[in-house]
Amino acid sequence: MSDSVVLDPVDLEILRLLQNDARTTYRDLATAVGIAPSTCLDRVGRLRRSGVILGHELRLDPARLGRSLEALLSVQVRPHRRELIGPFVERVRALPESRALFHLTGPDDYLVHVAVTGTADLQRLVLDEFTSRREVARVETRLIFQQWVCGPLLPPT
Amino acid sequence: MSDSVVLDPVDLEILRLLQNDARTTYRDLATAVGIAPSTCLDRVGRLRRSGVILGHELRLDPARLGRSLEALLSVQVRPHRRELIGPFVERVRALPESRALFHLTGPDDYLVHVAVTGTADLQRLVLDEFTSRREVARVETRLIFQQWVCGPLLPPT
DNA sequence: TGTGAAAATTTCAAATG
DNA sequence: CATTTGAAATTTTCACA
Repeated sequence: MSDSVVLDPVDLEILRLLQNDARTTYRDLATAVGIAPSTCLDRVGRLRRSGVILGHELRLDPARLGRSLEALLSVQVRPHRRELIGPFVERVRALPESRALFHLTGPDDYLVHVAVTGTADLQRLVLDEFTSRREVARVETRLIFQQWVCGPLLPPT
Repeated sequence: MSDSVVLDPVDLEILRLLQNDARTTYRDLATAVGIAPSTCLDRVGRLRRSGVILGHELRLDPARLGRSLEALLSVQVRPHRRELIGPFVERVRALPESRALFHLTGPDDYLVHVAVTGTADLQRLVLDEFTSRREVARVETRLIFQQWVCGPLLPPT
């Protein structure tokens, strides 16, 4: 289920191109990698079915949607048992402010990436959705000054 | 440049649908929100030009690409001056292992999300690309057990 | 994997309210 | 002036070589 997949140079080149713009047409893709459009269709379909391609996503600007403040919350959940962390994860995932959630090693069990309208909204979020919870032992808030999405996630050619 | 944009309910519904699948056709989008496909084209174009839509991205599974270990590195850059942090940011962004980079408030200046092939690769990355640097005062590594991408980033309806 | 043709979609100019 | 119509251009998709 989580096995690495065999990818030939053509597959890699296709992924590289699609990472720059997921809307690149099969026709353009085909001419770029030197195969027929139908073969491209085939390959991309295979990459999707094999799980290498998880999905086509729209990247939105939170600031333009009124969420101009982003932050990372480090959260300790105690006791750290399945009965408690399952519901905790689900609640956090369901929050409209949540962008991403990580379960980590180390003293802080979870890291939550949130986007809010401002500091008041952030305070409300921390107090009402985190520290007020019995299982949340500690929350540490760090604001995000700036963030960068890094280049194509691809194995070296 | 970073102003919030006026979005009517139709725009929001379009964004909501495209967040679930960025490849939804204008035709399907149109029937779903109750307008003509050409108007959809127009609206999506406007959303792109206004900066709400930053791009169409492919989401890949790092594990299937041979990067089955992910981690977060907290990094202190000292002294924290522009002459040093500029090049630091650029170097980190250029690493093939980097997935995302955050500049944060708090004692740890940067958080780097990396995807590597295994612990040996992670050790090499930390030692050769971070702690060996004069400006890097401290690196704290936390492994990612599990991560979740959270639901559509959208203002409440 | 490629070819070629059919189906579907995108795109645009002109028309509409 | 945003929206729709309708038709042309392009792209996707599929059967078959």
